[in-house]
Amino acid sequence: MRALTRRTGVSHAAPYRHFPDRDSLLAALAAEGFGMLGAAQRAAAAERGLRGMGEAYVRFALAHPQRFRLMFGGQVQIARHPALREIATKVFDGLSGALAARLPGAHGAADASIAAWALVHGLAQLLMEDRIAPGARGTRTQEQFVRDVIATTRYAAG
Amino acid sequence: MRALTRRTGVSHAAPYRHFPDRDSLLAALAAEGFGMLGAAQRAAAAERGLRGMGEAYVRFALAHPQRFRLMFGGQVQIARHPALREIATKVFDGLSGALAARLPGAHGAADASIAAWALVHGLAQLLMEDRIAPGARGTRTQEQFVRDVIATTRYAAG
DNA sequence: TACGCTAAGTAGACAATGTCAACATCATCG
DNA sequence: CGATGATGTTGACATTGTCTACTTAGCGTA
Repeated sequence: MRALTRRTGVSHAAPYRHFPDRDSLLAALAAEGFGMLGAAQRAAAAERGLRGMGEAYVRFALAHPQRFRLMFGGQVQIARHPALREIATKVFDGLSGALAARLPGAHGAADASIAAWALVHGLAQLLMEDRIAPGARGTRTQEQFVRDVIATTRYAAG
Repeated sequence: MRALTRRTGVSHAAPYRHFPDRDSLLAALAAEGFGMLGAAQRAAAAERGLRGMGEAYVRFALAHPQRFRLMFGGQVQIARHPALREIATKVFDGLSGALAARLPGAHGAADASIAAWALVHGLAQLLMEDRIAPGARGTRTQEQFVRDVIATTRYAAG
């Protein structure tokens, strides 16, 4: 926090004119991140469909790891920041709505959309934290690897 | 850290007789967590097969959320703690080995095992951070919900 | 123009934190 | 018994998040 003010060249108490405390600042950054993620998802869905959405999700995480950690790391309690909660649920609702609309089947569609979301979310996190053994990717580029991993899964209703 | 010593009833510098610094303590806790997770995975694999492993993974995260965040939240840099890196990769290797052995197909097996892992990992995290809308679960118990979501995905080789 | 109001910034203080150095205690083993 | 090592304690230090009081800068109104 003080390091931030130093980098900004501003005095150490300046942020408190804009945010009541550190957590609120982080919550605002996280909210901004959800906005970015939502926009990326919408763009990808329009251009390249369901698979594109998954790839965009992972690409977002890898492009903004700190942001992604802030958004999902549990450091900011969403319960205490209604604005953050609102935008996060809005993005998620849009996401799972788009997923459910494009996934086959009737009864299992909602569950399948959650599974698809969890898949890309987990893949993003594992790649981001460098938890996947380098051998698994082989000679493929990261993008291609993500595409292949996503492509191995099918969803069945029921 | 000081709060920890207070709860332990010990003086504020006592931990420094056992760990060089705060990060090493956290790394040790994370390593212990990987041990627990590995044991749970092995037990579940022996008793209830592949699906059981996935459920155990999620159950572990929900039973020990702080631990899970510590292990995957990026707060501890695995690169700086070789012991942690070793046990983490060992658990993951065992995990993906067991997955690849039980998943069909030849060429895509490695990718499919990563997809399966990413699925349960993402599901665990999303549930843990309470990011899944309550309506999605419906009237099902959490365990049943996890089982159903996992059951929606199939893996195809190639 | 002058006045006052508000947003934004600054300086200084405070308690709490992670860390270090010096000192104390105590069991173990030669 | 005396030395040694592991473990714990005390006190200090720089740093951090936060609060309070004081200063500006900008802008609309009289």
